[in-house]
Amino acid sequence: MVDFNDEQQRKCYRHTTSHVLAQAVKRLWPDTKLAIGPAIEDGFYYDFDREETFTADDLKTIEAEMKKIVKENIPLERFELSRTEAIDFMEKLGESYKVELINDLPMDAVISFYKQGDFTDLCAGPHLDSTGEIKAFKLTSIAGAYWRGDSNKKMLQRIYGTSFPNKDMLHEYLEKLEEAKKRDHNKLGRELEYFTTVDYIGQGLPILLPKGARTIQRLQRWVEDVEQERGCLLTKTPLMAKRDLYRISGHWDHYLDGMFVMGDPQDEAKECYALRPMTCPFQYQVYLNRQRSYRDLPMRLTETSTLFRNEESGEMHGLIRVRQFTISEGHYILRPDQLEEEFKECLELAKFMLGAVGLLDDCTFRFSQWDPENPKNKYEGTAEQWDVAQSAMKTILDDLGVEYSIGFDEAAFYGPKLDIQYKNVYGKEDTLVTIQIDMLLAQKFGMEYVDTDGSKKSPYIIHRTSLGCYERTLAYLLEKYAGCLPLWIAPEQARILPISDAHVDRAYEIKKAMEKRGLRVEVDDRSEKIGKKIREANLDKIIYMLVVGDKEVEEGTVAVRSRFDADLGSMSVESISDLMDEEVKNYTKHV
RNA sequence: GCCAAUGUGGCUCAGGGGUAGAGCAAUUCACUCGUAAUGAAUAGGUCGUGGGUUCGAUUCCCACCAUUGGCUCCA
Repeated sequence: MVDFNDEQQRKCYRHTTSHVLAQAVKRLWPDTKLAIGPAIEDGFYYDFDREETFTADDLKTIEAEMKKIVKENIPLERFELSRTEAIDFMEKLGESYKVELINDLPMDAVISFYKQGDFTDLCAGPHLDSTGEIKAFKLTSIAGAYWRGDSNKKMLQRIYGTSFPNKDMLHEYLEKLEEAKKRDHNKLGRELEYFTTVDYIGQGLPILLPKGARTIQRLQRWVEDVEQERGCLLTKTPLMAKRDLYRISGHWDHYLDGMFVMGDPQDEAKECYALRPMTCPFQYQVYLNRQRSYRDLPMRLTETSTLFRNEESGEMHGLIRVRQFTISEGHYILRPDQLEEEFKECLELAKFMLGAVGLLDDCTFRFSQWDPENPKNKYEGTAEQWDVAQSAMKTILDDLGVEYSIGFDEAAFYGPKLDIQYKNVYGKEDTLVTIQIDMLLAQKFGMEYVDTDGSKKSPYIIHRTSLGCYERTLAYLLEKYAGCLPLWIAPEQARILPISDAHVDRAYEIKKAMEKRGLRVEVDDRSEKIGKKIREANLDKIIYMLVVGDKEVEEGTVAVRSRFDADLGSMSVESISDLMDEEVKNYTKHV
């Protein structure tokens, strides 16, 4: 039996399922060419090259054929061929992608195949012994995918699927997926009126509605306050600049495609401006404003910084991938001997903030490194500079005991990064927070400090975010809390529900009193029954519902109903305000 | 940008070559109500936009725009 808790066995099981998928496709459409078909985190996929496109109906046909193959209980047989035999074998089958794969294998590689009846695939394995061992599977979607992940190469058709050792587990997984989709911020955020988009404003340019704006305002004020308490200096720098600035920073060479440019970038005779895609070169001007001494360092510059990036049209996603966004930006300018301490400070700050909003536990850490051979000439600087920066970061991360994965070729063009990653409800991962070491840009901008011995030195720079991008963070918060944000960042913390019109005046008195204490409170003053008001407050994900009727008016109280604890009984306005204050102070979370 | 799917009143969706329906929401009126939907009535859509085919298009075709899931790229 397959032990599905064991990653190797799970992958093996699903990998074999992908072979069954390929066999089914080859039986149905023999002209289809095979590319690759690995197991992935929650299932598997197989990439095909076929003239006609696969339709949703085709998936059903393929599933039916797969069921047959499983029923036939075909044994999988492994065999090896020499390189020339292997190429010859695949060429005869017309599998040009497989030939390319074999050609790219190292000379000393063992070239193995797995044969199941009328189907043979190039594969390192391992595999199940027989197709009959597959008990439950489902094809989930069709997508385009470039051959070898290269956008210059042909786009193939990828079929995604998943498989499990029994039907119950499959159903459970599919149901979990459905449940997760209900938390999709892109749906919830629109329904609950956190944000919206308008066709004629443009892709990736969401409008934050009052609720979204309020939560983000709350977060921004908090971030700015916490950062200033920790010795950061808030700046406000321009949102655009002449191309001259980006030439110095390197953005013009490395990032032009991602920038919104005003004017003709090729026309040197005329002025050309661009919206900023990053804050770095602007904030450096703060440092450069006068001569700096070693005593000034570290200088921790922060900014609630709006950025513009001309993402390609297919890449936008709700509030997670947008073209205009605001990040909790920071550039720490420091002496080399301060690198470790300041990096640690950045990481602690990010962890504190992610912890306060409740996202930290679901984060993973990625050490993003450069690829010295990157064909697109993505990186600046010398191999020596990169080695210094990367080994410094490695030492720091290891000293701090950070558990991280390596992100090869994921570095910024100016240095390595520690990326704090988060997954959305579909399992897609994006960067929430990033902390980067930069030993290049200071020199480009002529940033120096006068050291103890009177000599001029070049500082190091840490680029970092603390809470990351506010839009993206809001998206993840909506997904994490299924639309019901923790009290301290909830746009509406309490709703007062008068029993009848006679209690509305008192309701507004209470609202005023609570607002004086900094609480965000609304009144449902419609002439509706209390049951309806409660229902709708619940649908609006309101945490505290304060009911006011004759009894409460008389006693000067409110009847408190909590979304999480139901009826809390009558209490004074002061008591409920104290209780809420306490929750706000403690960043209390209900999940 | 690439591959695919989708686009019908505020929302969820039905329909289909002869200019459109349901539920919820909205509005008005009545009810003034004690912890998850009071009732009745009314209004609301050139069926994403622009072309084409047709006697006639929301329905068929093309282009564009937007949304969704992938790929590539990235916070």
